[in-house]
Amino acid sequence: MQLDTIDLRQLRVFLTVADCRGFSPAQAELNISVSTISTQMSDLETRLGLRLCQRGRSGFSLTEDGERIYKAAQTLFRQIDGFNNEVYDLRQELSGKLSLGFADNLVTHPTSPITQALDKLFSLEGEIEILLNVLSPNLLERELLDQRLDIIIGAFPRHLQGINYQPLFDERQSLYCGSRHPLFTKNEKELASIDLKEFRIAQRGYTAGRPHPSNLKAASSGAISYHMEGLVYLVLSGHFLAHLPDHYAKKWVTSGEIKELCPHSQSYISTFEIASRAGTHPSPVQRAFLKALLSN
Amino acid sequence: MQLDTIDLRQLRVFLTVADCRGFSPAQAELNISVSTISTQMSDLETRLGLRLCQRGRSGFSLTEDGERIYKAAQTLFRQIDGFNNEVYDLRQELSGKLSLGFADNLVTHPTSPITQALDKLFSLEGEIEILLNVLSPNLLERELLDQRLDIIIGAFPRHLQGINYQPLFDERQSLYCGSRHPLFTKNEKELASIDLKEFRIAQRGYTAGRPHPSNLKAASSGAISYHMEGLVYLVLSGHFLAHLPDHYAKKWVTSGEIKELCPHSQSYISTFEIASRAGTHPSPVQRAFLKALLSN
DNA sequence: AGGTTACTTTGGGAAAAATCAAACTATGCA
DNA sequence: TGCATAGTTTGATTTTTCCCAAAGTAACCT
Repeated sequence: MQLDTIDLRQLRVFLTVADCRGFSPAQAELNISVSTISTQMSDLETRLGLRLCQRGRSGFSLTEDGERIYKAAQTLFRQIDGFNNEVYDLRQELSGKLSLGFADNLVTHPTSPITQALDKLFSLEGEIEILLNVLSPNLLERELLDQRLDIIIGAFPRHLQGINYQPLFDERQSLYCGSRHPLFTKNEKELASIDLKEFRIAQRGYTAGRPHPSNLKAASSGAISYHMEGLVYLVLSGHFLAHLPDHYAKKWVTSGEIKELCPHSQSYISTFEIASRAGTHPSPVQRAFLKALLSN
Repeated sequence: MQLDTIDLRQLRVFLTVADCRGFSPAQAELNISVSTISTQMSDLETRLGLRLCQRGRSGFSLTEDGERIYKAAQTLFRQIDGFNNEVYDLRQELSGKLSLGFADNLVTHPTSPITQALDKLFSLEGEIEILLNVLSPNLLERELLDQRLDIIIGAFPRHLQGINYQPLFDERQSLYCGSRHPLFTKNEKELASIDLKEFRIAQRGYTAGRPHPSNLKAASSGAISYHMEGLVYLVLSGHFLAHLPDHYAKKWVTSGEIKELCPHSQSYISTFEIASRAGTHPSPVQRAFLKALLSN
């Protein structure tokens, strides 16, 4: 039971099995017979001295240990990718893996340079493999620091140590109101004399502890959604107000289902930034993507 | 030339060869014939697409690429140790590697709990492998942050983000003067009327930019030594004053070669701390060592 | 020139590993 | 009870890896 000679192949088999949630489904993915998978798995389990998953006719599930090993193995492979990136760098080749993380609902942004940057990147010579994730801002930062992501794009009101931020583009967010809401029919004059704090506000879930960029602070407890889409449901219900990116809200505005409240006092601009780990040498692919993004 | 299937054994061969500075010397270390080493090395070089070292009758040296790969491979193996530590943790076994870093000249400290803590650690059940380094404080912190060390002990006047510090013990440092120095023969009263700033002070090299813990600030440019031992040379020369830990200076004081100046005004206490990375889960061995140290 | 050192190349053998088919087991479901 | 599903075990085969000895090469040394 020598752990120094980790068998990377067996770990990879395990990861695939865990992803496919079973031996039989993993068979196709791995291109090996189910008996081989079985042998490899039990061999790995013996080496590690841990049972990694529960399998059989009763269904497939990772054990608690399995979950931890799954994460640790993923980290390990990411670190191996890091080694390979170093090699590609020395070879002056534009190859390697790049893990990107974006805040959600950036695709609809009209002036976002992301699509063009990806286009530029793939037009370059080299074997580039992209892993794309869409996560909430605080998760983005955590995953970046944990080396699970290489480059992230989002709005990061609070800058963390160990991360380099560079402004990329702006997004206007405004306060929206659904057609069933009592304020929907009020005109601008009427609204000016109304205290918006009296109404329930729906907010993004990950803004915990941060002051809201607008000067609006809801008095009554509102609602929280971890996804932009959830906010829209809440606004459409007619019971909540919420800040939404203008480009994102546009389609419901056009259809008359929601409208913007107090454009002058309640709108704000949030700056989207591109961020990468400080301290570590970026791989050639990382450098190329950053360059493509910022040269617009 | 598939890089995804890194051959860890070949990387290990390379590391040993680099450490031994040659194929033939590595033969004994690796317990394989020189022909095997040669094959492995050229195979690795082909895979990586890089020449790693210059060898032959003309002597051995790593190429520039080789240096980089050497470092990257070391990092990779450290990360693999991290994976193994996770496994040991899950198995609830007290096994794994522990990289310690100490400030220099701690061995002579009379009340340092390090020796006992190591004793305790090795008295426990489990396969523990220790890597011990003695470095300057700022290097200690850097290596800790770079994951090359797990636990460090030293005096860290400036606390860095991302590191957890806990006080461990105190050390009294005083200003010392060599027997050839003009101040050596002065008594306490005479010294009280003398401005010490007029004399040249030798300082530790890594204190760059930090205010000296004593209130003494040398006017004339002094001398810098990166090692405690160097300070002693400078003091013994009779041209410099320097702060030294009392326990360290003791033997020269006893032999009459140096003496303490102004014990009341020029001494200060520096606190030695134990520090570990914040954020990451400590391995069982790390936890055991910390516990052994702090339970004294 | 000839010896020595330090590595490379070649060829081959032994051990380890990866793989599969087929038979087997265990469990849920009808 | 019996069928179907999901994985295990076994034994054999193929493939890969690992390694060495011996002969070869290249550079330095005297």
